[in-house]
Amino acid sequence: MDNQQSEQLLQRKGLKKTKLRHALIQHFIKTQHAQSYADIKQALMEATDKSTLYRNLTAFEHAGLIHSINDYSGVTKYAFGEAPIQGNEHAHFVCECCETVYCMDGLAPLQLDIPKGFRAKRVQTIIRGICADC
Amino acid sequence: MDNQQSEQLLQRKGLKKTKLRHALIQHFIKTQHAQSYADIKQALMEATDKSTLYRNLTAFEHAGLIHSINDYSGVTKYAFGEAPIQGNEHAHFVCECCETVYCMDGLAPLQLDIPKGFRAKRVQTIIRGICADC
DNA sequence: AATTTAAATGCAACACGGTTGCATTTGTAA
DNA sequence: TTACAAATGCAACCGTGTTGCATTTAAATT
Ligand SMILES: [Mn+2]
Ligand SMILES: [Mn+2]
Ligand SMILES: [Zn+2]
Ligand SMILES: [Zn+2]
Repeated sequence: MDNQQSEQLLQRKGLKKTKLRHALIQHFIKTQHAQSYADIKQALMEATDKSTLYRNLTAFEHAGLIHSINDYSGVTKYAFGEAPIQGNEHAHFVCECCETVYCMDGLAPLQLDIPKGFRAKRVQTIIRGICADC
Repeated sequence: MDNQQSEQLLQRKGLKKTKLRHALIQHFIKTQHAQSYADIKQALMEATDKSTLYRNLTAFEHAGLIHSINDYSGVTKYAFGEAPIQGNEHAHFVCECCETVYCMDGLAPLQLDIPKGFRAKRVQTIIRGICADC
């Protein structure tokens, strides 16, 4: 009942099926929060070539299967689901205590009046604070 | 008339006066936009030891002389002025064309209702789009 | 089932941002 | 002038992310 889901997802996105990709999708499904390269590597002790993993992450992101998040720290994190653009906007909450990054769906996007000559395309909101677990 | 300013700033913040620090402040004053390590290094061809520069950047930030910004790219940028916290909030505009990062003062902070158990401390807004120069 | 082909992998090497330890130099205050 | 803490320079290191290239593998074609 687990392999079924990833099978379908990969098929629908026109991505070749490999062990790593199945494992990756399983991992994204089961973890609730955004995952860094280090997180994923640790979780998938097996089969983890750095470049392969990165290439798959970008492939997944390009296919709209995951989206990447840049919190204040220098590391990119990835979360399941499409990117927060055009109607799919959502903010990200970064816990200052446990460093966990949450996707916050259903937040009203702020309206801003930017200076003349500037054209805003998308707004990225990052909220820092203390999460419910801390 | 240029050295005067940096002299005062360093004194007020209780920071030792060095050539590099004067140059750094001059650079921050004259450039309008956020500066990455690479930007600064290129501008200050002279006297640029990597660790010294980084140590000064963090010292300046800690002293409230500059503030750091993390746009989508993995690189940290620094801009003159205090950090946008508690009443000093301001958003950052990242031009998708020229990569320039602008500090946008005077934007209304968005109000958000986050889930129960979460405590928001500060909100960081990054606007992507096309700047007035592009 | 055997063949073919494009895509995915593994590996090594690299670029770059950023940090740390330590010996030396320099600013500043006594 | 002396003395001490702070700043510098240097080298070595770590982690993220990328790239080129040879090899393997998934999946479509015969
Ligand atoms: Mn998200
Ligand atoms: Mn700013
Ligand atoms: Zn937490
Ligand atoms: Zn621009």
